[in-house]
Amino acid sequence: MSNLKLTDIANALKLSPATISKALKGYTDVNPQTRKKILAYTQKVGYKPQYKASSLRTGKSGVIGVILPAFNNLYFSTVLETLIEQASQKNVLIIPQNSKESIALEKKHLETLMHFGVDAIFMSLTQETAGSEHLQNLKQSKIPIFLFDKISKQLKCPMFYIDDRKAAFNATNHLIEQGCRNIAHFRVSLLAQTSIDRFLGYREALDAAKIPFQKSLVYVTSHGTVEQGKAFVQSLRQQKIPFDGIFAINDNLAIGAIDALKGAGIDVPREVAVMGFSNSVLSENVSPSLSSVDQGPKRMAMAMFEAFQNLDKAPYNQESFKEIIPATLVIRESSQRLSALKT
Amino acid sequence: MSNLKLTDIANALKLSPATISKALKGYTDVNPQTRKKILAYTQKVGYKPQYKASSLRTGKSGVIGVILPAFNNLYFSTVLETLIEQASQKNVLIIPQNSKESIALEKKHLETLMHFGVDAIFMSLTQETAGSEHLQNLKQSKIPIFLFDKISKQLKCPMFYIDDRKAAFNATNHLIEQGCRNIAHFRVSLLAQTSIDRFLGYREALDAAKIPFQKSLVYVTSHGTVEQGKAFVQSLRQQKIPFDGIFAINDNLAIGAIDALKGAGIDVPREVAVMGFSNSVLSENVSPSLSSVDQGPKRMAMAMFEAFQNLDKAPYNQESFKEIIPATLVIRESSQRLSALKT
DNA sequence: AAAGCCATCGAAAACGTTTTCGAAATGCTA
DNA sequence: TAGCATTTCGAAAACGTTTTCGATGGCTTT
Repeated sequence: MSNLKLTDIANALKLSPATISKALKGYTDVNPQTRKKILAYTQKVGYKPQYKASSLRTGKSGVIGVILPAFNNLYFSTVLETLIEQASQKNVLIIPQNSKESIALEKKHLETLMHFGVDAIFMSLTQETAGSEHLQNLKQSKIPIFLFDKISKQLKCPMFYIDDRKAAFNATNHLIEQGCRNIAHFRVSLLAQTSIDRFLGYREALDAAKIPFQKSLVYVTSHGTVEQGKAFVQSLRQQKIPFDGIFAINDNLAIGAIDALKGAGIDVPREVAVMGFSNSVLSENVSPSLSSVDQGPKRMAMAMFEAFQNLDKAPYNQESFKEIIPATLVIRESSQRLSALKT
Repeated sequence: MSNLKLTDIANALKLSPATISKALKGYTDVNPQTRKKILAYTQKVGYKPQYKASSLRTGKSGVIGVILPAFNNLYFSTVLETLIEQASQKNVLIIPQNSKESIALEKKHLETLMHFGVDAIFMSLTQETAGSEHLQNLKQSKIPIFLFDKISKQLKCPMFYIDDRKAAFNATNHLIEQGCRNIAHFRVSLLAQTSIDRFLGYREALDAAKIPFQKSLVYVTSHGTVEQGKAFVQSLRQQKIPFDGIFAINDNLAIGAIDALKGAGIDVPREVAVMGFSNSVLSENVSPSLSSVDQGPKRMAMAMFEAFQNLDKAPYNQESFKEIIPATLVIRESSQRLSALKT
């Protein structure tokens, strides 16, 4: 049912390969009668043009490459899953690659995908990439590259990202509304754009509430692990710095923090309210369940695929199209200080 | 740096495309001197043959298709991640598809991947597939298909799976060793091979310990969700059927069970010990942490890729090669009844 | 009836690579 | 020196499709 060639159908129907191909691709210069005959026959024997040959001729492969900095992460895996589903519905295939936060791997995957001849590359940068040189060459290539989530605003290509600053503002503001006044901030690499923006949102929320910014409440880490979340809480306590809220840049840091607080007999959220970021699987399963920020991975994937399909039309055909995907607060137990105080 | 063609290099070096290609592919009929020159030049300009063209000519695409019944599942996503990593190291690409437990989708993806011309398909069947007809046609196709995890023993193709029966035996036996005598079993579809095998392992362990099998302790569900895990516990309690252990076929059922037990004020593991299956992310984060069975997704992926690379050699070239991936118990809090009793 | 037009089809080139096969040149043997 | 083997290279076909362009025939128009 599979290895059929155009010439096989042509022979069987006493027609030329050219006519068969045209009938299948909707050309107008083929008699409706014969088209119907061709369609019927190809349906019956289950013929479909072979990707390899047609993509060589047309230059289009029907494949999108996706480069992610991590896979074991609900956000990215949901983006990927949604992308695969969306693409599959339009008979487009996805080739995922994992840069594992390594610039070298990112570069290698980029080259591999280009040589493969994908129709587009969707990619989220590594922490350190930022304005790295290997991305400068991208523009000369003809294949469109979409950046998402971990982006670099220095580049000129379509970008899709959440408004980290606003989301962080809302998250911090939620803690303030819950009565927190000494809100610690756990963040990562000073280079990563998301880290920067979330920090700025944190500061804006403090300013808006006229709460003075305290440098001693901000902790910077390299990787943002659960262990570091614990360590930061311990450090705060050792230094006897008072705090009644924590806004962490990711859920791991927040979960580590909760763990350390519980271990020290400090009640969450009554004594310290905690907000994470990313809304990972864990957040609803830890105890107390973790309030977090949902980054809308499905919407992200759908927005990108939509743009891919309409690359030639406005507004997507603009030099550097930008789309902001909304983020939403997911309030669970760890930040509900007011209702905890009432009970 | 990308759109270079063979003829471009040929012109630049005053050689023929044929010679360039042969130099790159290690043919012996090219002068060592000129080969060195060619290698140096192609290195410099970063030339690599274009997949589309070379795969059309050679018939090999350097791509493996992977069909999974689910993505939001640590086991499958770890298999996929490992597969992508392994393949990437050998410059092989992976195209994943999600059958979402639907036979129709499974069939569609199969056809798409075949028409694409992948070099192999790794697939894990849907619950209902079993001996479905669309798989019978697979053998006529020349492209190798590997079944893994959710397999069908009625088919003749390379298969990779864990010894579910033995793993279930060990899991049940662990509960017995912890002093359980009335062990409930929560399982899914009567068709799925894994569900059957795990049930058999459960029974064998009972037999080996001379514990009579009680039909009333076995619950069958369609999908194995957290909710159904809760419902089963409630049903057991309503019927006043005594039980001191639960062996669930997956972690969701087990987590639901724990939740219902906690809600009813029943201590886990002291009054009821619980074992799950799959070692999902949640298992170490629920409270009490869930004992489970690790199915070795990494080993699974590596075994399959290894087989793919050595398809022509023994033992992989045998009509129907089979490989059993070891599963290991991961003992956490939910089943540690003995130590819980001591304290 | 001649001229032009439209509808329908096929010949053939093209996409970029791989690989067979033969050609040319060189070295070797007798 | 003739004959033969070996080394090194290139011409050309092939993979299966798409698409341009021209050919054919029938039809309309004046």
